Amino acid sequence: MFGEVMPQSAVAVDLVILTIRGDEFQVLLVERAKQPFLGALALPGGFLEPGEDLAQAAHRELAEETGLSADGFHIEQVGGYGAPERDPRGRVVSICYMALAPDLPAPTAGGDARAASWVPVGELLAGPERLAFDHHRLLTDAVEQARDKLSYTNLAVSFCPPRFTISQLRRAYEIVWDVRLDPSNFRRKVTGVPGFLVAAGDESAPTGGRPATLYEPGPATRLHPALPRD
Amino acid sequence: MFGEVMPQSAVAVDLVILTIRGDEFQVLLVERAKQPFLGALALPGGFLEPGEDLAQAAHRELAEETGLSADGFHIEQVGGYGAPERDPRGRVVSICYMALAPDLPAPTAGGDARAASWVPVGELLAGPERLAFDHHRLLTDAVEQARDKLSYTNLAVSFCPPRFTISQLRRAYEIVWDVRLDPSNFRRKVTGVPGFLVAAGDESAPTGGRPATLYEPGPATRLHPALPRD
DNA sequence: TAAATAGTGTCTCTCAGACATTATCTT
DNA sequence: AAGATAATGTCTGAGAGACACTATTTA
Repeated sequence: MFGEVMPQSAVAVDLVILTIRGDEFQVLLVERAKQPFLGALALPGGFLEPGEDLAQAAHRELAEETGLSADGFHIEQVGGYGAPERDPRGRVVSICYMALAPDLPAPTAGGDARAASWVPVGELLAGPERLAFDHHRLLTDAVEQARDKLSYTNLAVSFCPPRFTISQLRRAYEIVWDVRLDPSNFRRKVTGVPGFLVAAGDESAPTGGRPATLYEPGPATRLHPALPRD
Repeated sequence: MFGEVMPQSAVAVDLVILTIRGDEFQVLLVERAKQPFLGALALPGGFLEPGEDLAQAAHRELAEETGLSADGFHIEQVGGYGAPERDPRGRVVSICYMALAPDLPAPTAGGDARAASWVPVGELLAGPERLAFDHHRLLTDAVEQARDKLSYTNLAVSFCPPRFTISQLRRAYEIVWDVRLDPSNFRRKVTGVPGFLVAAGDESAPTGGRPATLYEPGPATRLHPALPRD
């Protein structure tokens, strides 16, 4: 292997940036400012730059597209996509990353894209495929990966502020999974796993009921046994 | 994004071909016939060819390296690897695939590699890193993905012949996970999930004890609830 | 016969679902 | 006070670990 010809391809990194805004599971999309798919919605992304690692490229794109520092975001790889005709202009292999963020300010329409906006994931997945390239597939895979990992990791805290109540955490599960969880059983579960949550000693701002204890993510990043998702 | 320059990289597909041979969990490695890393052990792999999908490339490489038709193998993607210095000759982004196979004949040393051989996974992961490039990391990730998915999918049947006994299936779990499983509880579990196993009506060849019922993989490909792996 | 492997049955503990009850805040 | 949200407690059923016991083959 290696040695003879090294066929060349363009390598891109595309981002599925997920958040919870106003009781909805949403993804950040851009409106394409160039052909092909001019004017269509697409995932933010761009080409890998020389000397840059894949994860570095994902962080750079995230910062460019959201106008925020990528610190504090959870970013992980979803996978590689390389169907020969996935980009009409030529061979482009994309590495898809997903990023999870707590509620963010409206995106700055910076970067190369004409506009950036939050779009409810439910609408995108239910209706016809509206995204450019094979981005509907990338979105589907990323969302499924996120939903899966909620059950056995502490990924849901990525949707919450640094200090949060158990209700806020439960709401993240309910919105991403689109289910209702029993508040009592949920509390028993997440407080019962050693090291999963650490009480921050303080109490939440008033919400019209009894104030809630604030928690921070603990050292345990795996939930074992997993939170059942039927 | 897109439009201006499209920076070019070489895209490779590397394969972690896993099997169970003689009560050991093993991986197929090749001895490199060229620089860099001449003579070192590496994962089989090669460059993506024009017009070829990533999964197609993985199947092609698998067939070339094992000398067998890739039909019947389970192949799935592990992920993309793109650290800028991972290949000393230049920018190479690799997509890693893993393939699971039942016991195979000794590999034909065909293809580009000097020699191909089965190596126990345990020795590789325990000792110092002996593989070329970042292939130790690829192997680690693939093995972890395989171990994880055994617990909640029917992936273990990929290590078994088309028709197999429950003991054979259990042995696959025990070897891949390096644990002992209670035969009685294991049987209860795998026969209790509807559609997971289908009795083939026949009985196994004599092994010095009571003959066992033969099973085939059923339509259910997920194991729910999962087989606990502590 | 003994040894080996296949398969069944049972007890117990953990944990999840359902849901009643108490606690502490705002209006 | 009433209403809202937080937190605790209790009952029950599913399922996993441990392990005793029966069944069917070969040597």
